[in-house]
Amino acid sequence: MRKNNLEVYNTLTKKKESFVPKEEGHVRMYVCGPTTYNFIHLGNARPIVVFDTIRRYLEYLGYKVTYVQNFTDVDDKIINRANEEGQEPLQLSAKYIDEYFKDADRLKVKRANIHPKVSEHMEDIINFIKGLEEKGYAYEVDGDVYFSVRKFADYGKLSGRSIDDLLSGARVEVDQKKNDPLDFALWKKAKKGEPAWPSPWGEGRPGWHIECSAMSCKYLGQEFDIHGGGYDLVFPHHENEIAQTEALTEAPMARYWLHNGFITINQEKMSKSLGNFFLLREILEKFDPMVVRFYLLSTHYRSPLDFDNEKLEVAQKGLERLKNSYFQLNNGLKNAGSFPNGDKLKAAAQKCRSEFEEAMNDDFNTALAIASLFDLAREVNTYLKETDLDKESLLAAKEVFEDLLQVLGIVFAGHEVSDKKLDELINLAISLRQKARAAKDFATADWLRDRLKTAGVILEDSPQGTNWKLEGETKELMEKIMEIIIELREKARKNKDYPTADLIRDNLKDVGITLEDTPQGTTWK
RNA sequence: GGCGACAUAGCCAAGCGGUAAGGCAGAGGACUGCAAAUCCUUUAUUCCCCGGUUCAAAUCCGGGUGUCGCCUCCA
Repeated sequence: MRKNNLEVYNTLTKKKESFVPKEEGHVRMYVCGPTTYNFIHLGNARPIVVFDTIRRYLEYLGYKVTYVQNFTDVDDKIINRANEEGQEPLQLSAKYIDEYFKDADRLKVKRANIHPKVSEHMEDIINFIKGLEEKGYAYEVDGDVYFSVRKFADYGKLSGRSIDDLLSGARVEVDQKKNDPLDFALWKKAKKGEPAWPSPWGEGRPGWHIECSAMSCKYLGQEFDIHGGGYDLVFPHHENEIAQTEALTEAPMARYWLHNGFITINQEKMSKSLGNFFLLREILEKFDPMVVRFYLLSTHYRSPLDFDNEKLEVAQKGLERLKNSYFQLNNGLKNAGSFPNGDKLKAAAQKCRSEFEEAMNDDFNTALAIASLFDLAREVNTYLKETDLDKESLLAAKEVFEDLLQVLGIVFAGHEVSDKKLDELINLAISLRQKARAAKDFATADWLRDRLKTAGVILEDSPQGTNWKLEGETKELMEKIMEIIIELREKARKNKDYPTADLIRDNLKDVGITLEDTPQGTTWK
C-alpha cells in the first residue's frame, strides 16, 4: 500500500475531505450506469472513463476496490423504444448492454466486479420497498407505491435544497394519486403490454431510483465509500436514493458522493433531450479510442468539458507526443549499456511520479497529473540525444511511464498490423526490386529476394510478374519486411542515392507508415 | 421564480493567500542530404469589472457583468 493523503470533493459536504474508507485497505464504490436503450454517447462516456480512472488510481495506491456499476434495463424509454421497433424491451436492453461493453472495452474501461441489472433483482427491490412500507415511509395507491418525502427529515441534504424550494420551483404536473406532489414512485403498476413482475401490490415494475438503493445495498452494504455519477444525477436520483436507503437502514448510504461535470457542445450541455449528442462510436470512427480517453482526462472531472473535433485533434497531438517519447525510449533501450550519465533522467522519473501522485491525491486532478507526464517526456527526449544510453536509467523512466499510463488507462498500441498493410508492403518491396532489376542492379535485386526469403516471403518471378508466398504470422512478417526495407533505404542513403531513399520513404507514407531517423537508427510507426 | 457553478494568453487548461504549470497553435534558432521526430528561446507586468481585508490576492469578502447548469428524462 502506498502512503497517500488523498482528498476528494464530496458533493454532500460541498468540500474536499480526506479520503478514509470505512474498511481499511478496501474501497467499495458504486457508479450509476446507463439506461440501455441506445448506443452510449460522449456524455455517458465521461463518467465511465472518469470513475474507471479513479478506480485505477485507488488500485495503484494499493486499495482493494469493489466496483459496482449497474445497468438500468427496465425503464419507460426502453419500453417506448422497443415498442417503436417491435421488439421485446428486455431484448432491446440486452442488445445495448452488449454494445455498451464494446464501446467501454475500446476505451480500456475495466469491467466492474459486478454489473447488476434491474431485471435480475426484482426480489431485492420488492423486499426493499416492503421494508419501507413497514417503516411507514411508503404507501400504496391503486397498485402504485410512493415514497413519503416529508417523512424523511434529511431530504434535500445532497442537492442542498429545502422541500419548500422544491415546491415553489415545481414544474411537474401534480399527480393526483400522490399524497404530496414531492413523493416519487417506488413501484409502478403495469400498464397494458408493458413488462411486469408480480409483487405484493400487483403486477408492475420498479421506479427508477429504487434499483440503485436495493442493488448498492445488496452488494456493498451500508455506508459504502464512494457513490459516483454525472452531476445531473444529484437531483433527484441520488437525493432519492439517499432518502430510500437511509430511511430503511438508518445508516448513511455512502461516505463520499462524487459527481462529474458535463460534456458540452458550444457551451451547452450535451443531452439526449436537446438532441445535441454525439454517439461514442461516431467519434471512434474518426479518432483512436485512446485519444478520446486522453481528451476526457485532460480536464478536471468536475469541470465542464466542451466538445468539438478540433479539441480532439489537439488531444491527439498531445498524446502523440507522449507516445513518440515512450516508443523512442523503448527503442533506445535496445542498445543501452551501463553509463554514468543518467542521474538527471532518474531524478526526472522520480519527480514525475511524485508530482503525478500529488495531483491525483488532490481530488483526482488528471489534468495536472498529465502535465507531469509531459515533463518526463521532455527529459526522456533530451536524454535520448546522448550517444551512450544507460539502461538502468532508461528502465527507471520506462517503469514510471508505464505505471502512470496504466492509472490513466492509456495503452499505446505497437505497430499497427493488418493483412492489407502486409500486402502493400510486399508489393512495395517487389516494386523496389523490380526497379533494381530494371537498372540492371542484380546484386540489389538478388539481395532483396534472399533477405525476403529468410524473412518468410518467397518470391517467384514469372512472365506475368512476381508472385509471392508467405510463411509466418502477419505481425512478424511485417516487422521483418520493414527491417529489410529500412536496410535497403539505409544502403541508398550511404550511397547518397537520396532519390531512392526518399522514394522509399514516400511510398511507405502512402501505406501509412512514417519513418523517423534517429541517432539509434530508423524507426517506424 | 428558487438553488448552484464557472469567468486565467490566439485556443485548451492547472493553480485557490506568497509573486502565473502543462498542451496545442504562432515566431526565431539548433539538429537533418531533405523529411519526420526532437531540443533551445520566445508568447499573460497579469488572471471579467469595481470596491474591501491583508505586509502580500488570480486565489478571501462585498457588489456588478457575462456564461452555463439543476429544479422534468438525462451521465
